[in-house]
Amino acid sequence: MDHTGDPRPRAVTIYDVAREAGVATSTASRALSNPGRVSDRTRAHVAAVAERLGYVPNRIAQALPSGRTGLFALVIPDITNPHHVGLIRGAEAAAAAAGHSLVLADSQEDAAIELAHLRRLASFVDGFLLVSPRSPAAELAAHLARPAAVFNRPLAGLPGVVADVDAASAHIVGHLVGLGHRRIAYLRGPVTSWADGERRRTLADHAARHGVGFAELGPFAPVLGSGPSAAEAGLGSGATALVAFNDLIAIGVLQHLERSGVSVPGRVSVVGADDVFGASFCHPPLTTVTSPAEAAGRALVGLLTGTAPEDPVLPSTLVVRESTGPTP
Amino acid sequence: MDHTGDPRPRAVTIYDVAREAGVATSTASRALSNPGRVSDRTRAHVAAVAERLGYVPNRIAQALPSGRTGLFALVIPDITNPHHVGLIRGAEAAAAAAGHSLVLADSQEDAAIELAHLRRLASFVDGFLLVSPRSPAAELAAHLARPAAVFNRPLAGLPGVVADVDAASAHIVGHLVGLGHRRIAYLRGPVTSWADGERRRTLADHAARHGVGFAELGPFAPVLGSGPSAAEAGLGSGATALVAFNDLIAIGVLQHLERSGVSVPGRVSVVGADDVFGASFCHPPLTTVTSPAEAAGRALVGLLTGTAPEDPVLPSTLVVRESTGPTP
DNA sequence: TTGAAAGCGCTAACAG
DNA sequence: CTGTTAGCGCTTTCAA
Repeated sequence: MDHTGDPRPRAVTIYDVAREAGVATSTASRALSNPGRVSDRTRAHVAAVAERLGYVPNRIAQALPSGRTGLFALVIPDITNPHHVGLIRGAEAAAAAAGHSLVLADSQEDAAIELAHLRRLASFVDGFLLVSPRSPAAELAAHLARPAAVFNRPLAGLPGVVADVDAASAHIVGHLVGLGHRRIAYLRGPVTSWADGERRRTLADHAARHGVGFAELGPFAPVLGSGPSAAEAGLGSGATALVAFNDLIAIGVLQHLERSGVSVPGRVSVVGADDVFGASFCHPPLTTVTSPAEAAGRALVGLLTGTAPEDPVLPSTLVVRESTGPTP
Repeated sequence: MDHTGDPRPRAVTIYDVAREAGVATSTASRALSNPGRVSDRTRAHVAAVAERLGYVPNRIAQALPSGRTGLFALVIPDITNPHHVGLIRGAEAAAAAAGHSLVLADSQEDAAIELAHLRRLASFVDGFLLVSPRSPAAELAAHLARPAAVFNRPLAGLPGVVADVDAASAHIVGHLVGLGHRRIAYLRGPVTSWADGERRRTLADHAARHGVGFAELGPFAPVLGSGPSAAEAGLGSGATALVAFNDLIAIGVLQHLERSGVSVPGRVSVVGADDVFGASFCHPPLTTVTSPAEAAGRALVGLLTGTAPEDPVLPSTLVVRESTGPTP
């Protein structure tokens, strides 16, 4: 049996409420959504009738004149990424608290899909939450027909929050150099990722400042499956410390190294980023840099609802675990 | 500077297109969305004008008369749960493929919030995807003003898919008994979860069939943090095998046991459910039962779009890793 | 094949 | 404080 047909039994409208209450529709409307501009008695009466009839406002109809739906679109390169889950959660909670809902749009690391989302959803949402958008800035601007807040990508004219990548790199290099490492290799992420560019730049910077060797390898897709190729490239580079674009790659590297019998951190140290679920109990537990994902999600929503976050750059902290150790 | 203000520069409407093309709005509308009922020349002309003007249909306006928004609401007890992420991904992909988008609603394991979502979003979406809904069936039915497809909870009159819990329990008990275990304890999940009820029933069933002892402990919140209390309860029960409601609890138990110096599977065996990210590399790697989450998400969407899945019960498989072993 | 006009449900002037 | 009326942008009868 198919139960997917439309069961809508001609919903009760504000006209029904108004008629039943014996007032004009505008009065009913005001009584329900703009109290104060109507007498207490009328308001109470209308409310009672609405309640009795089981009236639920049609939000589409409400949205047509106002142009506001109470919906935000969350555009993400990859829903699967555990790190993004924290951001989603924070954004959802903040949106819910503000009476909004989130429309999810996965762009699969693809700029064209990303832009298509911006276009398709524009008339439907009050704003966009752009997580590490991959499209060229010009295209983004051209397709953006709604307010937007951006995570991890400074874009002219758009508010946003970013992780403190420079601080993260400083932490990482400082930690590694302190352990005696003289050759560091960075396992790159997506070329279209702003964070990746920043990571390369600042890592190279801090490495130079400390006078240690630095190499870039990749790019690699930011998924577990990149582990083997990234690990091999890292090993081949002669570096004693591997810094991965994110934890997924790092954990993949760890798994490959363990299978290959390469000791971590005995032979090489490995550092990740994001502190995803699992980073604390992979093998060995992963040293990683992280910034508060839920806070990022909340901040994005805040930017759209008028609550600017205190600081648009989120602190980065280094979580030292067992995947890093003294140089061999 | 605040850029969150509405930048909408009076979007081009179908009236603009019609006027510019020198036809009636109805003709323009047909040309754009109901081709075939209009001459080829007119259609092409209108399309060209629309293109040139950068016309993008206002989906809210489209939705008002039709009542269809192309939005589905995905109502989940807990977005944070890694297992649900797979389902979200599958649902998003299937929805996108069908030209729909997903509105995310986290009910935080709370029936009241869940029902509030159903009410708030009803007029906005074409249907609901209910993931393990926690509310009483009667309330659910009363609040559901739209078609719905349900995951992991058989509900009269509503289509849905469920994991094959009985098969999962059979696998688990068979595996454990084969290893010599005679006393099994189940670490319960949320009391409002249908899956939990099924798990209890079928586990008890299969244990009885094999003539082995069975105990129920809990309930425990389905999160990592329940590990310590669940582990202690399990240890105290005298069971040699602990079967957790889900992997989060199981991994939490594993962590607590490791910290407490209790050998797994030397002293007790541990089984989880869902095979979440991390289950393969926690310590020791977790034996767990799982069913295809992405497929579940796709199936739910299929139920709403008219593509009924071949089989409404998803296969359960047992992934044997190192957290289970011979009885001490 | 095309045009004119009504209406989806609600809000917001504008009067009274 | 309350009622009348005009749209929001689009689709869809109903005529022509």
